[in-house]
Amino acid sequence: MRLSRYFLPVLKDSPKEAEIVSHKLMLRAGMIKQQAAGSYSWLPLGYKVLEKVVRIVEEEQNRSGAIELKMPTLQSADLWRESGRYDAYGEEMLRLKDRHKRDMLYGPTNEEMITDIFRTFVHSYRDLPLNLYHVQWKFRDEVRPRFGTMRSREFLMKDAYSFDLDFAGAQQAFYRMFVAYLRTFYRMGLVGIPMRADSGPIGGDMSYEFHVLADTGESAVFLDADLVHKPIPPIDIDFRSDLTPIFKDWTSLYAATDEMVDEAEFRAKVPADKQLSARGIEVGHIFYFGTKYSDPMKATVTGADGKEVTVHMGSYGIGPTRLVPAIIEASHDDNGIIWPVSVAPFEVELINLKAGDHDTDFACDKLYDALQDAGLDTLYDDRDQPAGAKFATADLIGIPYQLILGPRGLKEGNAEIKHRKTGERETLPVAAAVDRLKALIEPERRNTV
RNA sequence: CGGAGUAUAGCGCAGCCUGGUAGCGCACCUGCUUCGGGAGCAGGGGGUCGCGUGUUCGAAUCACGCUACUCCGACCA
Repeated sequence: MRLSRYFLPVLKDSPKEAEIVSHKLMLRAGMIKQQAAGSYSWLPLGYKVLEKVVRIVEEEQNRSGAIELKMPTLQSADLWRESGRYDAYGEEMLRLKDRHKRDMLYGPTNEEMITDIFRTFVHSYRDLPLNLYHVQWKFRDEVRPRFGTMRSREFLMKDAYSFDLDFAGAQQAFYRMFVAYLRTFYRMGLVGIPMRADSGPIGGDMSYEFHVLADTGESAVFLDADLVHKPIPPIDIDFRSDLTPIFKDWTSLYAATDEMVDEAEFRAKVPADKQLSARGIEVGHIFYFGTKYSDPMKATVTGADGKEVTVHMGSYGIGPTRLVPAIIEASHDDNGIIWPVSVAPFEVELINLKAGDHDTDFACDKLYDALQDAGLDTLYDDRDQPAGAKFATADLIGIPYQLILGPRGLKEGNAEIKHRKTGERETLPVAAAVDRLKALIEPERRNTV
């Protein structure tokens, strides 16, 4: 993409409504525009990141055996009356009426609808286990939306729903999502740490929140520091095998949010030099809720013995529109965002230091073609701007690698690569630049780990 | 929903106290000169001062009402 032809409205000053760093940087980098309280447009650069985040989520869901579909945003109130939640949900649910004065609502979640789909089509234990998910816009009329897209009223959520014959099956479904989530966050360059969460009236230990560590996190978290560097399950993990050992391995180390923490237990169970008190952003939540919806909505299958069985369900959420700011909170510096390659809007920013100079333009154009041919997602800053302005923009929008080309280096036949994360610079022959970037970038895509 | 604030050009702000019809920086347009860390000079365009009512000869400025947005708290992917 040529920057001169792109839509990238960067700002020098951050709008005063933004308080936290990710919100400021998303506004300054031209990623989002606020439309109302808790309501944002995703501009091209931001949307590109959001899409990459969603793709990773989908890949890992699919890998774990979940199946994608798409449900509507507007739902009929009838389903919610069946489950009893229409009255229970409260002001957070946006209620509306259609032209026939029928009660509708903008979906804050989809347990009822997915259960309705399930009961319509699935009637035999042979069709289980089943996990259906979608990535869809949700609306929750929060009392106080804040922090940009971190807590917005309209937000994107991946919500998966598992159906099993019994508790043991549901447990394995839960573990599959547990593993998929570990991998999902890792692939985005994050450490997503599972923490025991309140499972409400259901009880049991089948509710985990995944938190990303960041200074600006909304909850205080207490964990064993070994969790931060714990190796994640590899790409070839067999999701049809018993995943209990992985779950037990991860959950044997202490990790809890301020709501669940028992500080005495924390100090007793975790060695002093491993006790980590930090702040976390909740980016995912997995939850087993048994027959809470299948029972009132009569989602049953016929078992092997010919008897009717009410299915056990779980739901599993990830918020991509929250993940984007969470990644920024976890990875930025004074100059701007530092994207991990796997979610970066572009992998390389080619900087032409003297646009308009014949030789430099010629060399850059050639490089730009070569970068694209090599499969590298490239933003080409071909604008007629001073070098400083280009560097500042590149740092702000956080492209992982800058390929810098100017008349000075070109005289020697050299280009320069700047690593956004470390600030490291390397000078190399122009002809070697593309191969070098490929070698740097491909492993960091984390699509084969 | 309780508490605290803000609203003047796309963004950041001044002007308001002490009413006289709006200004600065960045951004934008034109020209020239520049060009390795947010360039310089010259010229130019853009605002019913959030909305309404009132006071006044006259309101961005004073009074009252409303709305929107932000922050802190209780709640949530």
